[in-house]
This record gives sequence, structure tokens and C-alpha cells, in this order.
Amino acid sequence: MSGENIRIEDLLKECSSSGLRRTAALEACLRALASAEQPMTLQQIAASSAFDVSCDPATIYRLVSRLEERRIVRRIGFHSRAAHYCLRESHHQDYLICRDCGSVEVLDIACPVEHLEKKIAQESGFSDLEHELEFFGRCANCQD
Amino acid sequence: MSGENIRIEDLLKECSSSGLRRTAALEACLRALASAEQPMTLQQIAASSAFDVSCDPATIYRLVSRLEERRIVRRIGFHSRAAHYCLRESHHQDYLICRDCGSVEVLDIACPVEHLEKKIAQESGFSDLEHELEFFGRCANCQD
DNA sequence: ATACATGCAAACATTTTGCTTTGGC
DNA sequence: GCCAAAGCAAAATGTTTGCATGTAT
Repeated sequence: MSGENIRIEDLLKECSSSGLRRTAALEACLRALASAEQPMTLQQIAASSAFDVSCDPATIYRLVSRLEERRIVRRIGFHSRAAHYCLRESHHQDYLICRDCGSVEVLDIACPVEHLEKKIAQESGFSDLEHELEFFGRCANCQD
Repeated sequence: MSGENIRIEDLLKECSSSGLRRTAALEACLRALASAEQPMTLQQIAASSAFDVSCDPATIYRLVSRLEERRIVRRIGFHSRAAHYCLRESHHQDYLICRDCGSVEVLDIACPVEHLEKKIAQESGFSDLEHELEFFGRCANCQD
């Protein structure tokens, strides 16, 4: 777990140097996100066992928004009503989602889209390009 | 425009044979979707000039839901609060979205993910797999 | 001491449902 | 005539903002 702690510490430093204050809610938020195996909704963050302070939903909303602006977290759409968030890992992840039960699996594949990104950036004039790739289907459990 | 009409007619036949009734709202809905160059929200469908009857938002919601179940339309997440929908074209489309102004461009690229889909289906046990690929960035106009 | 962060409450946008009436088959 | 579709209204859900108070720097 000390590796985890170091990771949180690094993230907190990044937050501080980008102007955020080191509050209990911020730490809890980062811990929750770091401990998750999948992208989480704001509700899931609040309910996470790693989120050990009580705080208002609006606070989590604002925290995660600030983290997103600073590109410390990444927002992911999926198809649920609520947005999902995850720490922006060094390597990009794609997802496999069940249309019926909503389960999410991380696809740790070599994403075939990376090289396209540069080409699209050039042709379109867009900057700061990134992509989101999801596969939707029906999982084994839901096929009956 | 007669090509368009034939296309709508085909879609209506498909709807009928899958149990939907041919109502004015259904026709208007299909026309709106067929005339759009981009995926639309339910509101945009209602506001489309091709949507020439007045009808309740709940009706459009239910219509589009039925069309989605029948896989006549495809739902797309983007990152806006409202879901977007488009007719399920024969060929798959990917998108380029501006994080700032929300503009959407259709990327008519040869999508490099198609072949992955089968592999993922096999390994995961998922069925009816399809994917969604979006690029997010900042468009030329918003870079200042 | 000064901003930034939080809690609380309320507004908002969109989706979703229940129930009655209408209209396609 | 029967059952699906539409209209209307209301609930549910999740996001977003305003303002007073608290707290990290």
C-alpha cells in the first residue's frame, strides 16, 4: 500500500502546484479514484470505502471538475446517465460495457487508434486531441 | 429528394414489420434523423425543420427508444448531458468533438477497430458487439 | 488576512413513468 | 374493437449554481 500512498502523494503535489488546496475531501477523492478498478460516477466516489470523510455531493462535483480541468482525471461517457471518471493513467484504457447490466470491463489492449490521432489533429486543426473508445455488447450473463 | 423518400419508406417498412405503427410522429422522427448530418438530441429532433408535426417530448423519447431497441437508430454518448441519436447507417461513423464549443464533425475514416471487435467478442463472451469511437479536442476556432 | 473550499439549498435539464385518450390495424 | 401510440402531468435523476461559512495558505 505504500506504493499507493506515494502515488496519492504525487497527485496531491500536482494538485497543489496547480493551485488546489490540500483538503481532506480532495485527498479522499484521489484515494477513491486510485483504489478503483473502473471509472466511477460521483456517487460511487462518495460511496467508496476509500472515501473516508463525509462531504456534500456538490463538493465532489466541484472537486472532480477541477481535477478534470487540470487533466488529472479523465471523464468518460459510457451510456449511463451519470458521467464516469478515472485518473488519467499513463496508458490509455478502453472499455467493454454490457448494454443490459451495465457492467464495465477494462480492455487492456494495445489501442489501435493512437497513431490516427496525430493525423486527425493535423487534418482538422484540432489541438489537445484524445479519444474515447468503448465496445458495447451483451455479456455472457445477460444472454438468456 | 426522391431518394430520401425511398429511404424513409424503407425505414417505415422496417418499422412496420417489427411491430411499430405508422404514425405521423414516427414518420417525422425518421425524416428528422435522415435529414441530419450529425447525431441529434431529442430536442434537436423536435426542433428539426423536417419534424413537421407537433408532439410531446415524451412521445419522441418513446419513439426513439423503440427505434433504438430495434437497432434502427444508434445512440451516441458524446459528453453532453443529452444523448445523441442517429440512423444506423450501413457504415459506421466516428466523431470529432470540440471540448469547448461542442461542435461535432463526422470522421469518415476507415475505422481501425472493426477487426478488433470479433476478437474481443470471442475472448469476452459478449455478443452483439459494437463500438463507439470519439475524438475530443479543441477546434481551431476555440484556440485563442 | 485573504482567497479558495465547503455545506446547504435551490434551480435546471433531461429522462422516465403513470394514466387517460386517441387512432392505426 | 383491440392494442399500441400519444398527450399530459408528474416523478426521478443527475448536474449545476448562489450564497454564507469555514479553512488552507
